[in-house]
Amino acid sequence: MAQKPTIPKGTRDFNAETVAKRNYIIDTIKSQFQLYGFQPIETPSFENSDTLMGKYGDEGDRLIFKILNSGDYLNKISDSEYNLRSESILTSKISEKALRYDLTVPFARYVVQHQNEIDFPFKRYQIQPVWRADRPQKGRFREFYQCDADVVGSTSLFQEVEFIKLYDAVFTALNLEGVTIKINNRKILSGIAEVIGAQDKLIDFTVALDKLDKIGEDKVKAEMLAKGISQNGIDKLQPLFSLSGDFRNQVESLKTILSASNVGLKGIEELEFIDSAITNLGLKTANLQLDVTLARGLNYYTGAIFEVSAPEGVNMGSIGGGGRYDDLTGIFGLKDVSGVGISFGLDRIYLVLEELNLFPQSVKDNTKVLFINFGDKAALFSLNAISELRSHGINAELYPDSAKMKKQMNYANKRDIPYVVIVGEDELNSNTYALKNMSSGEQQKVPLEDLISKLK
RNA sequence: GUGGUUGUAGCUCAGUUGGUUAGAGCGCUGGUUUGUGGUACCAGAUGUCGUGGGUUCGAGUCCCAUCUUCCACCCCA
Repeated sequence: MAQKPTIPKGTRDFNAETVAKRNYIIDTIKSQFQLYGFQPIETPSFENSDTLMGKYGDEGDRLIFKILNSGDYLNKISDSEYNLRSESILTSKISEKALRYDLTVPFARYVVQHQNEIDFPFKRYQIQPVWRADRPQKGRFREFYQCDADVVGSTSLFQEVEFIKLYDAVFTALNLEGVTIKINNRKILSGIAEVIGAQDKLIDFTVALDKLDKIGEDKVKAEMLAKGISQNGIDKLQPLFSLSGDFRNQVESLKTILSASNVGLKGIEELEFIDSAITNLGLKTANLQLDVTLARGLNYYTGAIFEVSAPEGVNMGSIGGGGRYDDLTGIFGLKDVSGVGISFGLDRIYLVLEELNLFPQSVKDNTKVLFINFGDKAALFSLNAISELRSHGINAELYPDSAKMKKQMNYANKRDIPYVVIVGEDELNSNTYALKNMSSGEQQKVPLEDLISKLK
């Protein structure tokens, strides 16, 4: 056969139904973003490599899609450089642009670049695709959408509170009840690292701790030991592994563990503030849960960190995450602009809603009425009526060919079009329309006004 | 990046120790029905067996490579 075309690994085509469902999620998120006062911006699909490189750690750099320079990109390479066969040197020479890896770093670049036009605190949202050169898996793609909302230019903890409310509002609007919003604070993690004498191994420490619910206490300890954290330090962690009770109880235990760390105590203070505000305001359907093991890989977070997991029983990684970053724009030369933001993983939310069958019937509504085609004269008559219906906001269309009735009916059936209008000799003469309800099979001849009112 | 897994009709899949012309169900097209769909009955079409190489008299089946799928790591939405 002629070689069938394919799409690249980790990418997807979306059919009409999928797009409708995705739009439903996007529209829901968007309207909540706007209710909370966020304004939309968009940034380019690709950025200069040096804007992105080094912002996500070594692992992140590896996963950034690099764009080959145009033209004779080998021209500038000297023989000696070429013969070094060094990936990093060569890459920087032949690739100066890269596809965006997330929306946060481009946003930071945007803020710095447009700082004089922006009114702070700046609340923006952004819904665009991002790309990662990752190996695909369940819920992991190489092209996927992120829906981000961030505020920069305010250190108020009420922003964190607002974001938790926003998560709750979005998932409630999507009828996805019972999601868990896990919260932690980077300062607490720093404090713990300090207490066990592993400040310099903060990243290794948090990455290992993050795996607790997945690989268990013993393996976490083993990994920490392997990363060079002392046995003595690990022993001090013991109370951490046996944290229990509600938010308040856990916080009290943490206070004991962190009594010697100022940073740690500051983190606890922040958590308490957020928790008491949320307790006061209440959440509709989500649960807020303190999770000391929550780490999140991105190293720019400095305060609160969030992660949202799907309701129990759904096997899916996190469907959203975010946190406070005190110095994100610092890397682009703008100091002292604190930001906090959250992200929704559209593609994963889609999979969860699909699994739980939570898409409303209405997202599938397409054409409301199909006019059967019985030749040019009737078709023209029908098109007049169709124009009229459309002006009343009714989705209507004419079957384009004067094909066999059965074929036309079948078409309406396949596309789940709920009504069919038949216009033939009789109807033309009496200036009426035979309106047929496809699910009940009922049919009646009505004038145009009735057609409009019945289909509305 | 590491380890495993998958690919046969539009879809879901069967295909024996290598052996003639590669099958099923669903779907599709047409008909039973010249203005009535979803059910029923009848008839029909569709494949370089993911791609490239190799072994063999002979490969869907064995070997190698490559792409793809899914999964576990790493990391992450």
